[in-house]
Amino acid sequence: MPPNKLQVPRISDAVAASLEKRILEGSLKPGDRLPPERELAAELGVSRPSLREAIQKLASRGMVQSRQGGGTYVTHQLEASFFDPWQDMMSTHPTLREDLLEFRRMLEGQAAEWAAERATEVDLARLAQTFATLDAAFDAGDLETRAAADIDFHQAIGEATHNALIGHLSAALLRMMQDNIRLNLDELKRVPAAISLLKSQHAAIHTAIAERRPAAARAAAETHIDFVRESLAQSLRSAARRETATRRLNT
Amino acid sequence: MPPNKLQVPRISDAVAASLEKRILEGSLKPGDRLPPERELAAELGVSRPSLREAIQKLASRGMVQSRQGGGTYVTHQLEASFFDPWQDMMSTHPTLREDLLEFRRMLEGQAAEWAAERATEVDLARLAQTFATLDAAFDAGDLETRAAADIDFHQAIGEATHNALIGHLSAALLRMMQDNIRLNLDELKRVPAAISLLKSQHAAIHTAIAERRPAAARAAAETHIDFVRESLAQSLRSAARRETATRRLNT
DNA sequence: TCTGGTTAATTGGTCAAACCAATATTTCTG
DNA sequence: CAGAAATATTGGTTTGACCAATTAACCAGA
Repeated sequence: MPPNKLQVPRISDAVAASLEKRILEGSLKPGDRLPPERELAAELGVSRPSLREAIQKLASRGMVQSRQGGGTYVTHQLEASFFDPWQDMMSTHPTLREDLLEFRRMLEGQAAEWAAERATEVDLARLAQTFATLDAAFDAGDLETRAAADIDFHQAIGEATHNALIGHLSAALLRMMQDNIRLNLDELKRVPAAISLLKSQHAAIHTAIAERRPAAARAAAETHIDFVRESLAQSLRSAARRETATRRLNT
Repeated sequence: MPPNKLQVPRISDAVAASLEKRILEGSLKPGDRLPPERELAAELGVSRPSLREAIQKLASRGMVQSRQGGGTYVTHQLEASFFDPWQDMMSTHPTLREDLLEFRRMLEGQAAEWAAERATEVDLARLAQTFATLDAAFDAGDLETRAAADIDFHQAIGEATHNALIGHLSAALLRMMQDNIRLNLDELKRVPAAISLLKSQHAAIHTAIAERRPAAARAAAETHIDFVRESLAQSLRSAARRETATRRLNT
C-alpha cells in the first residue's frame, strides 16, 4: 500500500523547479525581489495557492525569504544543500540537541571502553597521531580545522573499536552537532579555561585507551561529553542574557 | 531593504514544526499514513491551504510523500539517512552483522534501562499493548506480522526513553536486520524451544520496565540480544552444514 | 523647501467553498 | 467466489475574498 506506484506530477513542483532554474541561471540574482504573487501566478498560468506552495518549498530550502507586505527575496546563500532532515530539525526542536548529547554520551563512552580493550598497535599509532593533530589545532587552528581534527580524533577511536557502526555513527553525530552548533562554538572562547580543559579531557581519553584501561577510558569520554553539554547550556544562557541586555538598551 | 526586519511567524511553519514533532516523538511513525488533509486541518484549527503549505515543506525535505487519492505517508527518510549506505554492505560483509548485533546489544540495553527510569503511565500502557500483540504474533502470526510486532515492541521501548534518537535508531537497526536476515529467521523454527525462550525474554524485558527496575531491564535486553546472536550463529552454521551436505550429494 | 505624520496602494498571509482526478472501498454480477 | 462496476475517499487545483504588514504617496505645518 505504501507509495509504490508512480507519482503524478504536481504543479507546485513544476513551478518550484521553474523558479529554481531562474535563480540558478541568474535571471533572479541573490537579493532580487521576485514579482508579486498575483503577478507571478498569472505569468506562470497557475493559481496563487499553487505558486505559494512552490515558494514555501524554496523557502524551506532557504533559497528565498518572504516578508508580509514586503515581498519575496532571493537569499544570498545559494545552494543550501541541507539534505539531511535531522539537520533542520535540530534548529527548530531544541530538545533534539539534548537527546543527541545524551546519546553521544552513551556512544562515546562505549566506544572509548571498547577501544581500550581492542585497539591494535596500528590503531594506537593512528590515534596518537590524530590526538597530536587535534592538540595542535586547538592552539593555532581556526574553527574549521579544529572541527575537522575533532572528527578525525573521535573517528579514530571509533575505528579502534573494530565495530564499523560505532565509527560511522559517532562521526556522523559529531558532524551533525558541529554543523548546527557552530554559532555557539566560539562562545567557548569567552571562557579561557575551556580550551585547556578540553585539551586535558582529550588527553585523558587518549592515555586511558593507550594504557588499555577500559573503565577509565569510558569515564574520561563521559566526562568530556558532560563538560561539552554543560558549557553548551551555559553559553546558551549567556547568549540569552546578552540578548535581553541589548534589547534593554534599545528601549 | 533586504529582509533584516523581524519575521512574522507563519502558520504553515508552526504546523510544519508540529508535524515534525509528532514524527520525532513517534506518534507518527515512518510508514504511517497521516489523517486526511481536511481532517488534519480541522484538528489543528487551520485552513487546508495552510496545512498543505506545511506538508509541502516536509515533502520538500523528503519526510513525507503524498499520492493523489491515496494519502500522505511518513517516509523512512529519517532513519534511512543514517544507514542507507550500510544496507547493501550487510549482505556481502558478514562481519557487519556481528557489529550490528554488538551495537544493538548496547543500544537496546541502554534503551531498556532508560525506559525503566523514565516511562510514563501512557508509555507503559502502550508498551503493554505492543507486548501483548507481539506475544500473540509469535503463536499464530506469519513472519510478516511477527516482524512488524517485533519492531513495534522495540520501538515502544525506544519511545519510553523519551530520547528521539534512541527510538528511531533502534527501529532502524532492527528493520535493517530483519531485511537482511529474514532468510535465516525461519531457521529458528527448527528449534522448538526458541519460540518459548524468545517469548519469556520479551516478557522479562517488559516486566522489568513496568516494575521500573533499570538494571534488570538492561540485563534482560542484553540477554535477549545475546540469545538472538547465538541462535543466529548456530542457524548459520547448520545452514552451512546442510549446504555442504547438499553439495556432497550433487557430486 | 523640508519635515513629520496621515492616507492610500501594494503585497504576503489566511481562509472558505468548490470542483477535478486518482485512488481505495464497497457493491453488484456472472 | 472472483472479477467488474459503482461509490466514497482523498490529494490536487482553482477562484475569490479578506486581513495585516509594508511601502509609497500625499499633504499640512514649519
